[in-house]
Amino acid sequence: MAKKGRRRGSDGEQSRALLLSIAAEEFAVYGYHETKISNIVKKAGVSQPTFYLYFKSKEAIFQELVDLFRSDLRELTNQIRLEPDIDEAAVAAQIEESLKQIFRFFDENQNLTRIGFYVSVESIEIKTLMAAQIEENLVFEVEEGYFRQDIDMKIAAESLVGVIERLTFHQLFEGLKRPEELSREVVGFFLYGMLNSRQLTASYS
Amino acid sequence: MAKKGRRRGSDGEQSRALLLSIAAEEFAVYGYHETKISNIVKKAGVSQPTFYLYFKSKEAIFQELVDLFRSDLRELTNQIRLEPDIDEAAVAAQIEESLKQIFRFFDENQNLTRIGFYVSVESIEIKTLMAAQIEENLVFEVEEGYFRQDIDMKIAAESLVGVIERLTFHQLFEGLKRPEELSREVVGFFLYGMLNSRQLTASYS
Amino acid sequence: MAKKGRRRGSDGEQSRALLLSIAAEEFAVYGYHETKISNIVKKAGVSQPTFYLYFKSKEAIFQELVDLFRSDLRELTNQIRLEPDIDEAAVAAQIEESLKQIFRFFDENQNLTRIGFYVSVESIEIKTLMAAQIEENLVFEVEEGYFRQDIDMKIAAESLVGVIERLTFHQLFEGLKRPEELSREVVGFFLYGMLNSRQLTASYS
Amino acid sequence: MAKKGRRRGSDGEQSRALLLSIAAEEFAVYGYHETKISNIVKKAGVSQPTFYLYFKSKEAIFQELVDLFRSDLRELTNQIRLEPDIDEAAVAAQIEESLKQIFRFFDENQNLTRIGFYVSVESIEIKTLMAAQIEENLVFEVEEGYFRQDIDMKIAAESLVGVIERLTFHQLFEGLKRPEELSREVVGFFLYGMLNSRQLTASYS
DNA sequence: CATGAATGAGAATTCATTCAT
DNA sequence: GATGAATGAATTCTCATTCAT
Repeated sequence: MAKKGRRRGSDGEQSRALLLSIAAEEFAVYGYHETKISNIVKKAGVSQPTFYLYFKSKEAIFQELVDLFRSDLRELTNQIRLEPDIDEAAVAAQIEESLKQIFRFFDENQNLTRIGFYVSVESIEIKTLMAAQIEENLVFEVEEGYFRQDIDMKIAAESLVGVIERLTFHQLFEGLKRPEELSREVVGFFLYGMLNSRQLTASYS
Repeated sequence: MAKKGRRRGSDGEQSRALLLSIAAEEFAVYGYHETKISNIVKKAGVSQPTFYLYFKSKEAIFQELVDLFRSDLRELTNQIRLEPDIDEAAVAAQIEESLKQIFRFFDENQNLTRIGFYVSVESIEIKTLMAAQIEENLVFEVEEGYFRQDIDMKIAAESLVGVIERLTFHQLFEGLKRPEELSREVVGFFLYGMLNSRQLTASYS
Repeated sequence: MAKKGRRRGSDGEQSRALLLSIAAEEFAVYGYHETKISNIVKKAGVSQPTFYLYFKSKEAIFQELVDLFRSDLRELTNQIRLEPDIDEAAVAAQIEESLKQIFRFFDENQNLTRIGFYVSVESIEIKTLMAAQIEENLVFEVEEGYFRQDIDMKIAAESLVGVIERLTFHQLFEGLKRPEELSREVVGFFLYGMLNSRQLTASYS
Repeated sequence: MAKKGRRRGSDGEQSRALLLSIAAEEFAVYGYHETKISNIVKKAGVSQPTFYLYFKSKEAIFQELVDLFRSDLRELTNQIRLEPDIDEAAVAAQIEESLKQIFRFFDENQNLTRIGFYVSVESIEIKTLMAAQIEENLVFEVEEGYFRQDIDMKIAAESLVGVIERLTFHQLFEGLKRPEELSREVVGFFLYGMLNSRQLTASYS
């Protein structure tokens, strides 16, 4: 794991990583205030000053985790771009694939996700950012004519984020559904709606 | 409203209500830990012992607020039952109406909503409960044949809750949309999906 | 001692004053860093939170003492103005009287003096201020023609402050000399110098 | 200078000297407690253990600096002896020369002077010692009949130290006056006093 | 000669809560 | 019904110092 091949940093890097990982778990489970530095170091098997050797403060290590989540998430959502010129069926498949990746990322980073989506003060901001990125994609699709034009894409994007968050916490994290299942179902009714029939579309709007 | 047995209901009840209201605001804005009793009483213009005259502890007053939200919300979602034997167009209208009521309730109880949905540890549980109630309704609709049968209604219900939460916090509370608008739009794509065309339904699934 | 005749503040004011007084002694004896809040409260017979009931921080109570000394000293040196139109013998007597008052003030406020002149970071600033006020007085005398004109009054004033400080700490505080004695001697050689010559010696004394 | 028995005197001595010099500056500027070993070694470009290779403790290096100042000062004041059998004008000149040397020494050793006169707990003791040495000289002069006999030489010596200290810190170190100027002025009014009268003024200068 | 890593021992500060009136 | 005064119990953070290499 030692990032630097150099002589130095071998052991220290390890301690730091350990502390960071334990802290992530603690923050995720107990929240910011109920997480005690004394607990983290106890679990890491180091003394309290050691903690401050690697992190400036409790606030700092927390922020580092939040930032890590934020940037990883941004990177992920950024790379999810629908490729143009594909047919509609492919659009669905592609969206599904994107969702799957997102759910997987959350699944593999449960602690970080909990921190970034729940515990942190920036949670709202982070979700907003995610929604903005999704919206960008959606708007693009609208231009391509894939989506209905009477839907406010801001709302749609926000909604999708809401859906993702909720399912992540209550289905994915609780082990009720796997990423593939969730993405498939979400695409299912997000694209086609819940109604059984189609002719009514007209009656609404 | 007089919960306490005191017949007087004059000054005491007033102080209690005032404290409760200020506490709601503080918890909503600052969260549990950043909310200080000392601050609440200062804003209420009473002394700290007075606080403990009416509430057993910080935890207790917080819990009271959470419980209040929880029961009010339950009551609200409970009363939202689709009436049977209506045609499809009416179903949409009815759902829209229900959503509107929910958004309105949140709008009129912002502090409580923030507490119950965000601040409290039970937030997940509360949302789960709400999802369960919604699911019940949906399942009923499915039986009536209104909705597609290939959708997991648990997922759908959870998703709806996710959507509601997100839009509540980021559209409603920020003053970007009104309850009527939100409910209309949500119904729009929840029922009919986002796709522009319909024939593809087959290609998917 | 209760400043406010009101019902409130009776006991609290007392605790505050006690803490302040003990703190003064501690700071004077041990300096800023070696003085521990835990020690102050122990000596005052109160708990540590009680300290923070009356003082924002260790820094704050220290500053309060420094400020107290500074303003008291300023007031004292301010009121020391030589009256014009007096003859030389009277000038000497007047200066002696002023010095006596200053020495007395220091003697009666040993702790504060130690803090303001020794412990505080502002000690240099405080002495400079004192020198400036003394200089003002001296310059006035020069104009009246009492003093030699070839002396830099800034230097003279600074010197006088240096003398006062030194004698205060090493003669007065050690109980070797009393204010009257010190002021008399200081005037003696400050005005007439140390050289033996001089018939004028007689004019003084 | 090589205090350590090490014959090499190469790198080790260099590190030691560097640390000592940096420490002097830090202690002079920040005082004992605000000076951090971590800071010293950072500025010296060595590790903390290296510091402890050369100095037993923070206290030890500080003491070393204080002792250095103390002995250098003692040496200096010791060598300042008025030669007997000189006339008055020569006495003044000689004293002036002595003062100049003292001011120069302080000027060239600002950090050490600050430490010995201000920062150290022994500052009072050091000044007292200096005063005692000066007193010795003065008493000698008195016996020779140069000085007035009605002055307490203890007081005079202490005063002179007070003056020197004050002017050193507030005139010399602030670059307002040079050693020559200060010594001249101090002699001026220390010997002849501040009063205007006096034909003797002429005899000086 | 030198250091990366680690720590023992403490110090200030905060806050919910209670006692006596 | 109300409060001024006080506190127990934590908790974060700092820093001189050392061990193993």
